[in-house]
Amino acid sequence: MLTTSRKALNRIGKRVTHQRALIMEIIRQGQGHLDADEIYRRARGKEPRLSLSTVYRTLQMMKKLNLVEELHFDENHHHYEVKPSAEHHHLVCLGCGRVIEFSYPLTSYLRKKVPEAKGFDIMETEVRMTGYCAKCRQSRQ
Amino acid sequence: MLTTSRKALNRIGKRVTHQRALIMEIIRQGQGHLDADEIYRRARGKEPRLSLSTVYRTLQMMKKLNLVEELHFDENHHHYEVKPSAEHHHLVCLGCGRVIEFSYPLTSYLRKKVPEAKGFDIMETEVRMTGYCAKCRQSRQ
DNA sequence: TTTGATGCAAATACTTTGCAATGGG
DNA sequence: CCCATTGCAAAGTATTTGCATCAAA
Repeated sequence: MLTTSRKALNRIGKRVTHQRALIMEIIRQGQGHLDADEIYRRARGKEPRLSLSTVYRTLQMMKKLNLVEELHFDENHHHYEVKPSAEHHHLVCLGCGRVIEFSYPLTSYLRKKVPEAKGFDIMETEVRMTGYCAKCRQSRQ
Repeated sequence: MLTTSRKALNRIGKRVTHQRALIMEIIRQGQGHLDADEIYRRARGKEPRLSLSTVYRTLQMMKKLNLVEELHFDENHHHYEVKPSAEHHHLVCLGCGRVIEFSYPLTSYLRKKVPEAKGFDIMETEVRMTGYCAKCRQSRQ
């Protein structure tokens, strides 16, 4: 399953290092929703000498290559997931922090409907809906 | 125009201080897209002794009161805008960083269409489309 | 007068960078 | 072999917190 990313790296003349392969694999297994520090902690399980800078550098590179998506929840750090094939988005509960994923195709729809987007070459559409889930709705102040 | 926020503060027993009024007014005038530091810099023009902590504390409070919205562009800090009455979203150019605002009502639409959102009490829907604008598309490597 | 809010300084969290050493192609 | 990539340490940003003082109600 590393093939995709390995190919992507080769294609643009980037080296396939142990560290990169490991980090990519962890992000993939993480099913999205891992932050840089969590990726780092998991990676060190396998490769104890790996540094946090390498995680950040790899993440940046993968963003540029469009291999991972950077997600913005209600926190001051980011989460990462491998670029999903089917378009999907996130529903965040402000009470318990739970993140629910849902698929919904919006890009092509919005591209047609939003005049401002006409000239654009859209790479990504991220929808983040926030609110309170059924459980947290009850226990609100 | 300060009335709205003043009322909101009174309603929950928060004090209406000089600093809070000033910060809120600046965010409002900023038409969205100001980050904490920019708000701080502008506020100090009027109130030189104001501290950055107060800006952050006020921002947090306003978020909780749902008076401002925190926006997540492709940077590692946040931007703020007063809660807009008409639902609108953002189109970000990855080339020049330009942010284009567009209105489009999606919340009620998605609430109906997305089964996962059914139990939720949705407070906010943020759509962020990223890509390359016409100008930047040409000058890409 | 009472307590919540502020300023300041210091702490913490997150991310980036410089540089010598390493290892992939 | 060469140069992209790494680890490490240090710097750079962004944000939060503790505490004595201040001011809104």
